[in-house]
Amino acid sequence: MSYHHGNLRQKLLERAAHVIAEQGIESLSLRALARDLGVSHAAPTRHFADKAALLRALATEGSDRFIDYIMTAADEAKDDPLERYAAMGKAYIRFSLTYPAYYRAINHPEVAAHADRKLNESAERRHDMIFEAARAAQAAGWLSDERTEDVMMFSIATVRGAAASLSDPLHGPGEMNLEDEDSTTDELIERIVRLIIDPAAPQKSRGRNAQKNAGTKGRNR
Amino acid sequence: MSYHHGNLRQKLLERAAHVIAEQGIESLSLRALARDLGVSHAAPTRHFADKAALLRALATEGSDRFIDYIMTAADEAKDDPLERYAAMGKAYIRFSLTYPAYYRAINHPEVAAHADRKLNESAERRHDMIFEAARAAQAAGWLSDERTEDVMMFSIATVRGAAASLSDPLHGPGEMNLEDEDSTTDELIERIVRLIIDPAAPQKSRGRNAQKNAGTKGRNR
DNA sequence: CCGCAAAGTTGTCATTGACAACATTGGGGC
DNA sequence: GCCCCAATGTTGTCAATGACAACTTTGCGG
Repeated sequence: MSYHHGNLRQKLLERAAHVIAEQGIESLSLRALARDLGVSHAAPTRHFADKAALLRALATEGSDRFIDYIMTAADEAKDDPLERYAAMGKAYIRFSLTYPAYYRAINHPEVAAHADRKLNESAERRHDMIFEAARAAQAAGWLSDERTEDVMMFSIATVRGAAASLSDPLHGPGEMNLEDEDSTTDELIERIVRLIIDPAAPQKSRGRNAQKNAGTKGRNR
Repeated sequence: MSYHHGNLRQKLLERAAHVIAEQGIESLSLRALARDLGVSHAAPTRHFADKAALLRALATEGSDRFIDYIMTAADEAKDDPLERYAAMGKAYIRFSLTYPAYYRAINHPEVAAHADRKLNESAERRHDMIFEAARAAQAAGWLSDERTEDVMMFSIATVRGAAASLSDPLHGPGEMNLEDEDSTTDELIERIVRLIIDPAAPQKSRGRNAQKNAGTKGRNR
């Protein structure tokens, strides 16, 4: 009864996520994980062939949740395509802060280098999801003269960079004054995404109704 | 004569940069570096107390070159502040592709965690350089109603995300169709930065003169 | 009820970062 | 001109880690 752990695989993933969130992916050690869970140093091998396999599993799980998270946020938004796209952008950044371990696993070079079919398929679903949303926003008039690939590259780059700037303790004191004075993270995300979507939108009404008429004003030509 | 290597410190940095560019920071090993240079495994200790110290040195050197690189690009641009800011954005992305080892070292979490005074000062100079350029662009009318912190966060996030998307082999097949058909990397950078700066700029004339009138048209309110 | 496969264990090896103790060399002070 | 010593490089060692091999325990299904 104490020999078979039962659900070691799941526990390993959970503990790994915890460690990654606390100390980063570099500090992850299979042996330390085993110690934390009170099993022998080689036990993880039964569930993950090597470190890359564990990270790949975490990334795959994370990528799927990422899709759900963003689709949920999109569906909760008004059905104006531009507002929907903005909601997805905000969700993208929020996911990276809410599930840092998933997000880091997804974006870790080592993981991408050892991707398998499932992970690649999930990545492709993510891509298609964003591509379709971008295309819909363009069809509604936003940046409609640009190539969709460029619009998507631009949007993803910005939210990705914002996620990086927000999560890394990185860039020491001075590089990025987050959370200054009276601005919460949510407000900052709101403003950043607004700059992607619609820099000319009226500042005063940028709450839930800010984009009510989006598609007929703002960044259109 | 063969005992004292002479300029081992410099050789170590160069070789480290090479390895990082080829195989990423994770694969960097002090012992492998020593082997490559034909010295004993402990020789690097004389120049860098530990791995973090080597990366810190690389990051500091890189940060200084980063500043020079961007300032040079800025000074070569027309003196319209917006065009200057765009030139800096493009230089930012190009630097990440031209000197991937420097760029990765600068942005590595482990490095930021062990920063010293020199590195922090260089990071601060980078920050100030960009901040001033953003402020000048705003003074010329671009996004002049936004907080400079937000404008800067937005700009940096986008170029940073673009750099990440362009350099990582990451996000397997399908996530990001770089270099499709007839588009070079330089053109892609051009289009991305144009989307930051001036989404309404005329598409036809986006060569060297594209932003000739920037600041009086385009993204202004 | 028992055998076999899943799951866990102990043991070992090569690699690595870090450190200590020792060796070599060349340049500056005398 | 010589010698000392500080800078630089070397050998040796240790603990941690990932990976692998060989063995053990357990419980489930025929």
